[in-house]
Amino acid sequence: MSVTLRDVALDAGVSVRTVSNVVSGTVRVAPDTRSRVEASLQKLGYRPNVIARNLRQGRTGLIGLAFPELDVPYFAELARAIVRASREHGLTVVIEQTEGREEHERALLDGGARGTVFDGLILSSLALGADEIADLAGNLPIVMLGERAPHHRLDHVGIDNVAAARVATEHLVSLGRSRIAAIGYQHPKVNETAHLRARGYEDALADAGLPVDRSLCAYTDAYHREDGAQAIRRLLDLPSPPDAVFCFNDLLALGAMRAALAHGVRIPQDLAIVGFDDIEDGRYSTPTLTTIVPDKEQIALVAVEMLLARLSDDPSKAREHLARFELAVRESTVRRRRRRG
Amino acid sequence: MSVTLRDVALDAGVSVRTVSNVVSGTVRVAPDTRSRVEASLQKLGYRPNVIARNLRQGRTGLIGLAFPELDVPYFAELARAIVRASREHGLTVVIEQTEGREEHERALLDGGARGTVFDGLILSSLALGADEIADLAGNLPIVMLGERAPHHRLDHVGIDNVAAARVATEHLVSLGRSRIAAIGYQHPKVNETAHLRARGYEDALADAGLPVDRSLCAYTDAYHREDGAQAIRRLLDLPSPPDAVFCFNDLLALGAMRAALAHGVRIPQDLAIVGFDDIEDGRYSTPTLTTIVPDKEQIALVAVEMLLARLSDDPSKAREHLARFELAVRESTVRRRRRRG
DNA sequence: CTGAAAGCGCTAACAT
DNA sequence: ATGTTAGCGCTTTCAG
Repeated sequence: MSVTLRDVALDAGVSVRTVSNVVSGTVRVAPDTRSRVEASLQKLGYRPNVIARNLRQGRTGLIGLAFPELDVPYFAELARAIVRASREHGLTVVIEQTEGREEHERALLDGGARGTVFDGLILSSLALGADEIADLAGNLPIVMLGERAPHHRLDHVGIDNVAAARVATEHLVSLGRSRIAAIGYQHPKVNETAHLRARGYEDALADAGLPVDRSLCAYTDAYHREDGAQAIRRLLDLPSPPDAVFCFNDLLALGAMRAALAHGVRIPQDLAIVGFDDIEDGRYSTPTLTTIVPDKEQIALVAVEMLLARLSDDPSKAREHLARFELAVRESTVRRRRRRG
Repeated sequence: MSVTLRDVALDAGVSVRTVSNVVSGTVRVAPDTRSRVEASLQKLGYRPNVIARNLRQGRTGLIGLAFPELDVPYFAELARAIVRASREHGLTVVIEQTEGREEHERALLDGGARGTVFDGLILSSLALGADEIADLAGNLPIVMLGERAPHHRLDHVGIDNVAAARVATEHLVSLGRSRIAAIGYQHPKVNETAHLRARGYEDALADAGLPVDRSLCAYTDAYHREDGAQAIRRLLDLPSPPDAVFCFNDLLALGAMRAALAHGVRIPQDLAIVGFDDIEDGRYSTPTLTTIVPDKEQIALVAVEMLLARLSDDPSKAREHLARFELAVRESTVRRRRRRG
């Protein structure tokens, strides 16, 4: 079938050992032997059998990357950066989609009946709690992604959600808005992100001496455009509707913006909107979306490097990395002179 | 280290063969033996070593999925569907990102010095021509995705681009528009998609008795929002600007829409816009985007099934599948009463 | 510097 | 129905 080391060895008149040495390049080989072997390698078109190598070495050279949904722009953008960073480190990425379902996350971690194909996992979890994840993972190195509180047994990279949410809310306060709503509340057990961002929001209101009006805290089932659209409609139907809204991610914000505009609301005059994630759509929407910009490149890079460290038996205790973020002020909160773009 | 078949065999007092049979479930095993083995399996927490199994079987159980960019919404949405379809067929997906670079596509196909990890590949190619791909692939089963002319040596799934582009253009004609521009022209060697969609566009104009005005055919470097924005600015600066534009994908259209609105143009009154791909953003933009809707679920499903057929040594000659498409008419071409949405 | 050979964990042919 | 064992292709220990 395909060309093996043995075939090459026979052709070059050397042992398998020598061919292996030439291919791997780790051991010194006599120049003339080397060139002879290389000629045979070339002639026969040898390609290493990755599986055999892996079996011998006990590793697959693969890392898993698990997101709830690949077509959520924030995840897609992060996936892109992670795949690129992985390639630069010689790692290949197996992609997994949990659909936010506990059974799928569980199967990923414990390998299940089908076994585990990757050496380590970068996981953006929705359904499972940190303790459960740590238990299930066993020896499998894990880097948790995304927005959750630190955990003593799991590596984690994300940003400071409370601080970021506070910055977003303070921006709305600084514009003189006083009825500032929030969209994206969820039960804390279900979604830690929501909990942290809600805290930043409420803290900022408190600091500004504004009350936290529960009727302005909109719960949503999920974080898609449609959820944002539904939430804003409910808010706009209130006796005294909000004059600003902080959405816990950009998709919610874009959905809310669309629905508000369709409702005849002017943005930002009647309603200022801030999002979170800086997905590309928000830079091209009309109006463009003010949002929290996490440094995705940095998140990706650090996640891959953390995992790499674990893979080389780094015994250090769980590490936490908080990436940079900033607020990008755009047209959904501050009216601009008409410009090209 | 980890628990092997041998460990389980020892514990249960049977041979590895028997344990293997229990695990795989392909051979009949006496009920009491089975339960004894299962107890040991459970007790020791056996997990199959996927690599060893693969080595023995000569397959990895992995398929490759290669896109130029994962964060382009059309690719992200397709990736989601393909990953899901793959899981349903017991396949795991290795994701590759070519960045549209020839060297990366080439490395994917010939395995390069690092060998190939997957059994087959679903490839959305940008840089390489079909002949080259077929040559490089050798025995590696390939399913080509996307928008290119059929090829006698490669399986392919996509939609009829000429027909779809024609439908899009005819829609604009039917609205009484007469200066219909197109955005997304590229050199045919660089991008077959562009070529096919341009043909559909020009055919439709010809059928309607409209001239193909070369000044209305806008070339772009790529297919991102920014390219669409730049192109529409050039078109709007013409002595007699277009009253409609067909963009060769939705990102171009969304970029063009944004720039046109910023330019003070009313959509659809002054300028009607049609896109291509039906990405989610276009369903929530303001105005919402009229577009060609390819059946992505079907594309994903057929692609995976075609590959699966090849993997089981299906010797049939190259197959072509054209998935359904339809035109979704939205606000960027037809003004609607204000609605909740 | 290079050859011989063990063995990674599993499946499947062969034997009973 | 189950035990024994060769061998998938590679890396690496042990000799030389």
